Amino acid sequence: MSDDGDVPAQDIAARAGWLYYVGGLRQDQIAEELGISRQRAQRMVARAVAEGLVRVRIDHPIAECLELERALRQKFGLSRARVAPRLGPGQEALRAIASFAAPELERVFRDQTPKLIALGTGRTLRAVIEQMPTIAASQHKMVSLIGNVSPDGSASFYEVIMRIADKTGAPHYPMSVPVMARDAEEFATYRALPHVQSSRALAAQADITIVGIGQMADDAPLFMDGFITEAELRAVQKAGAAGEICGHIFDADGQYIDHPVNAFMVGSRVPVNDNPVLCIGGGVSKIKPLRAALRGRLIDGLITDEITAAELISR
Amino acid sequence: MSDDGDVPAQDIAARAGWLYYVGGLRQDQIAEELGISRQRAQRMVARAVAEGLVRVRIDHPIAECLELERALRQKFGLSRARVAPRLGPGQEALRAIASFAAPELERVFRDQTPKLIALGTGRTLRAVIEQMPTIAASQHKMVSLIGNVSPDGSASFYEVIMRIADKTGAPHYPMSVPVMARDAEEFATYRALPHVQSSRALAAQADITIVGIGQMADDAPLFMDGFITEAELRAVQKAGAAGEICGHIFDADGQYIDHPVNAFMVGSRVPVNDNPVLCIGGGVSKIKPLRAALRGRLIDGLITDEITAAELISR
DNA sequence: TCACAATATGGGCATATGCTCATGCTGGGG
DNA sequence: CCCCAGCATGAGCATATGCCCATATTGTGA
Repeated sequence: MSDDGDVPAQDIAARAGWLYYVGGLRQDQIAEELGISRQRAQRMVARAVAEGLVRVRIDHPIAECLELERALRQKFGLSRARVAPRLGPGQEALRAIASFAAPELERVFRDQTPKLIALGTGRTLRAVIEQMPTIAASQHKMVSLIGNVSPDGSASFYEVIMRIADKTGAPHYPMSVPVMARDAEEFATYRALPHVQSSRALAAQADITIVGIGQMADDAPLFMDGFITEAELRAVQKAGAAGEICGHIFDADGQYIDHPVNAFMVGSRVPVNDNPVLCIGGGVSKIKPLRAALRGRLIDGLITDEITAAELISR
Repeated sequence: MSDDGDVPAQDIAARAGWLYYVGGLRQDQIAEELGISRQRAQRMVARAVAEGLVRVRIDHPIAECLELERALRQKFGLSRARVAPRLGPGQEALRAIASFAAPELERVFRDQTPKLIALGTGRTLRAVIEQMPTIAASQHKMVSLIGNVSPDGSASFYEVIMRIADKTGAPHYPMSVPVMARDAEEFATYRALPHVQSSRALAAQADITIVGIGQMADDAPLFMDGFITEAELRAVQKAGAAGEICGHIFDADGQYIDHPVNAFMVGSRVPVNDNPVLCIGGGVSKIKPLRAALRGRLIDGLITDEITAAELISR
């Protein structure tokens, strides 16, 4: 996915990016240096950016964001809060969060002392992983909190643990089983599977748990991705669904709702054993679920964006 | 030094840099977003770069550099070698090395397990530190290998340990004594000082030792900075001086030369107790000293640039 | 309070950059 | 062996960027 393409060309791209961003050369200088046309130099620089070879980080604590972090910690009793500066009105919050959270996650993996890291799934986590560089971190172990098979039998597209394993080389324990069972019997079967039991047991000992969060409006990812039917969605909405973490649906108070669809998720509910849970997510659609999760103390760490943070604080 | 200036303006600069490099907005969009003129937006972006708020890293192992690293390790029995891509003919090797070495050094400090880090001094190390972000790393301790007082009594300008302490908050033990004594008596006095003894004892236990390297041509830094006289320089040159590490001068075989100026350096000689020594340096002037240090196995790790590496390999 | 110095600001322009398009090249299938 | 598809290349152009300069603003000392 990220390692396809022409390797020597990528080499040139990396070099062009280095010369442009680190060296501060102009594109015609790069062209001369690398013995290519000015045109190609520009394409190579663009490619380096597009392929994520160029990693930009802003090394300055912007006052407003710091203040929001402090306020989040205080208001919701979080042990950890990070706030990404906003990227302008037209921009997805996801972009800001991904670029911002990646170095945070990187820090976790850079730690030399072996850690057991439990992971959720979803678009947000995927986007964050995408922004992470390749780092050797085989001292850590990773376990998935949630199954990796879609209702249609295909591999869940927003699987995270395999991707991060590609980047870190850490031993990993995906939960190779459907995300949810269709009935009580299937549920019992899945839960009884040895590798499911061991995954869940492992997750219960995690040093850190990292999850995304989903909304439960009419375009809830749980519904859009086919995990629950429209009827089920309506039903849980009626039951007060405000959001979900790892597919487990909770109400506005952060209490997991008592409903069949919520009973058949094979994966674990956070927090597991009071292990610290770090949630990554932001954007208008996630405000409601976040507020609920925070109220119910489902999470004790949050990485979000400035606008979402301000919203969470204000009301 | 790096934390002076108008703070709210720096805030805007950081935000502008974020929007420009991470958000990919154009300067007029940034201007609108931040409610400033297009002009000011451009100045703020430039400032963010100038003040080092924007940190760019190229996340791709360029094949030639990897190959040079492998070759260096093999040819000189190094345990660690990193090669920075060249920045074009007109550019200082220092720029390339500093940008490249900073993340490497950052890794050392990110490590959670407490380490004792022994540090040399010099322009190169200073430049590397300058490129490092601020990171809390109070778990580590740092000790200086070399005195911090110039012959004229002023603080040595290329002191490193204080700078890095500013960035990491790590407890540090500078060697508060002149770099070198003028005679045997002074030397004995300095060496006998309790804090010098304890610094040297600490350095002897370092988990990692990080040093620069100096050349001994007519513009040797040891001479330019007034540590040795022109007559002394001539003398050691005649005695075969090929380079110096922490002021200790060695010949082309990496053997410390037997000469009075070399006897009065208060600091330690590497390697101390066979502790691993990482040397950072490159550029044409450093090829001779590096070749000597490598031949004498004074160092067992090297961070340099592509051109220097190629030169070291070729002959 | 005024005058002056230092710095910040925006207009205007030279140019570096990015994009589009027409053309060339390479590689696979008929 | 030829033809076509797909991608890479360089020319040309629209524009985003960076820089210089004249003016405004802020801060400072008499």
